Amino acid sequence: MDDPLDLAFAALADPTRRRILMLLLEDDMAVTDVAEPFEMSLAAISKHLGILTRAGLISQEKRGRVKWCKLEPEALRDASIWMQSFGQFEAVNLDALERFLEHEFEPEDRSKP
Amino acid sequence: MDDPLDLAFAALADPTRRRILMLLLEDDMAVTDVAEPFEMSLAAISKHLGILTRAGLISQEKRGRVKWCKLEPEALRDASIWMQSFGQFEAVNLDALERFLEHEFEPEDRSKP
DNA sequence: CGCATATTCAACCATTTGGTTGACGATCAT
DNA sequence: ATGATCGTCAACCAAATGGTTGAATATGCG
Repeated sequence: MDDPLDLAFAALADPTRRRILMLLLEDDMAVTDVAEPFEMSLAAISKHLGILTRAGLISQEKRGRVKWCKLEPEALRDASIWMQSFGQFEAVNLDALERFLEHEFEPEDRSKP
Repeated sequence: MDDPLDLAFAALADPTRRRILMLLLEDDMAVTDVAEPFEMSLAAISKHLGILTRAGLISQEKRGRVKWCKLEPEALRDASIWMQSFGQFEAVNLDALERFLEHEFEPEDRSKP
C-alpha cells in the first residue's frame, strides 16, 4: 500500500493538496503561510503537508521554529512516467503540453504581481 | 468534489484500477474477463470499473449481455498535462504555467446553501 | 420454456480519510 | 523568565473507500 505511485496519485487526488502544490510553485513557504489562504485549521493543513511529504511531492525542513516546505517535482515525474507507459497516450500528452508551451512562450509574460 | 482531476487522480491511486487500465491497453474486454486475473469478487471489479468510468478513464458499452470496457485516453490528458507540467516546471515560463494551472481551481464553489 | 451466463444491486463490514478541537513542546523576542 | 508564535500530537467524528456476500436482472442458448 506504500507503493510510491499509490501515494503520489492519492496525494494529487485532493484539491486542497493540489492548491498547496501550486502555492509552492511560486516559492518555498512556512507551514503557517501555506495554511493562510485556506479556510481550514492549521492542523488540517499540517496533515496535508505530511501526506504530500510522504508521497515525496514536497520536502520539509525545519529552520528555527519555522518549517519550510519545498516542492519536489521528482515524484511527479515518476507518476508521469507511469502514464507514458500507455504508449498511445504519450503522443497526446506531449503534443498537448508542447502546444501549450509554444502558445504561452510569447514574450513579456513575466509581468506578474 | 466531482472535479475531473479529483476523479482521475483518485481513480489512478488504486493499484487494482491501474492494473485494469493496463489490461485494457491491450484490448477492449468484457467485465468478466477483466475480473479473471484478480483474486477478488466480480462485484468488486464491477465497482472499480464504475469508478474508472465516472472518472472518464474508460467507457462501458453493453452489447447483448456483455458489457465491453474500453480505454478512454482523453480524460488522462488533463491529468497528464498537469503532472508533466510540474515535472518540467524548471524549463518553462513559470508565470504562464501558473496561469494555465490556475484554471483547474476555478470551481471555487463556496456557495453553500 | 427453462437454465446458464453476465453483470449489477443491496446490505453489511472494517479501515481510511479529512476534518475538528485542545493540549503540548519548541523556539524566538522582550 | 514570560509570553507569544510555530507546528505537531492525540482523541474524536462523519463520511468515503474497498471489500464481502446473496439476491436480483438481463440476456443468450437448447
